[in-house]
Amino acid sequence: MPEGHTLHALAGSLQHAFAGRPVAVSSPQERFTQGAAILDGRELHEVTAWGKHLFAEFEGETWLNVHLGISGKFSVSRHHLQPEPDAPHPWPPLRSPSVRLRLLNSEWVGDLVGTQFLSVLTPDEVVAVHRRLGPDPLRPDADPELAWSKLSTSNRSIAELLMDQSVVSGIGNVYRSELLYRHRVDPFRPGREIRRTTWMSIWHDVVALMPLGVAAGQIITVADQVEHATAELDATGTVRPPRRQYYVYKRTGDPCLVCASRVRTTVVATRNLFWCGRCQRRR
DNA sequence: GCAGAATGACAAG
DNA sequence: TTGTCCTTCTGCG
Repeated sequence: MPEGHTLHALAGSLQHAFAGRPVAVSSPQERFTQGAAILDGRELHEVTAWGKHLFAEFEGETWLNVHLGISGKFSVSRHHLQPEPDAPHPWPPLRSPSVRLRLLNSEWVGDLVGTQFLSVLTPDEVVAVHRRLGPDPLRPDADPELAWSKLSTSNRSIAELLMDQSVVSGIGNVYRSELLYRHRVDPFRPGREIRRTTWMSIWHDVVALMPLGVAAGQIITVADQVEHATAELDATGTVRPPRRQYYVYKRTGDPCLVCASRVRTTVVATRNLFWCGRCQRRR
């Protein structure tokens, strides 16, 4: 269920399981066997995420680029099979018949299921994908000014702009609604009418929120859960996922947690937007 | 801009 | 069985 936090968590587990060693890469599906063959047996150097894209750098300046789409999953788990004497790697059974790509070493297996966005790239092509993406709040080098320069000159609504991956990357439908609520911003306000201080506080907020999502494997936006998870992350480096709770996301018709007026919904940028008409009234 | 497709988990009926 | 979806690309008017 992929917004940016999912991809960064995944990059971390792939890095942990596979980096620094050669990886057996294979695909049972004909349309991906060629790409898999290119990567097969190379050492994996580093796995990173940018927004909702995953990049795995293999030796020989060859990159795997994955986008999970709406329903993709990349499961990483330990296996306990011993290598056959005449084969370099064991072959744990496929859990799903629709595995697109499998990464394997002597300890770990990673199965990618359910996405059509899967490609092997050259360094130049990787740069080209990066250039299409706006700053990612989870990357230390991210520059909110790049987003501001697009946002502050646009007539499109802030709700639409937050979902545009070339403006900011990594924010999806849940973070969009929840961020706008947290900052009491009218979702239909055009980008050019958003105050700079408002944008900067949204940015700093999402920079603080998304690491909680990475650590918990779940989007956390409600104040007391945020407070608790932040303390837990600081103290232990991990976050146990709390009960799923949102301010407005998927709460159509339910009372706003602050003012009790009913949460509303409508489609913006092809996705359901949720907001409180009273708390997020234009000021 | 808008529908449709790709694609799989899960909930609702 | 059908509908929904934490996504994005293509193709049409």
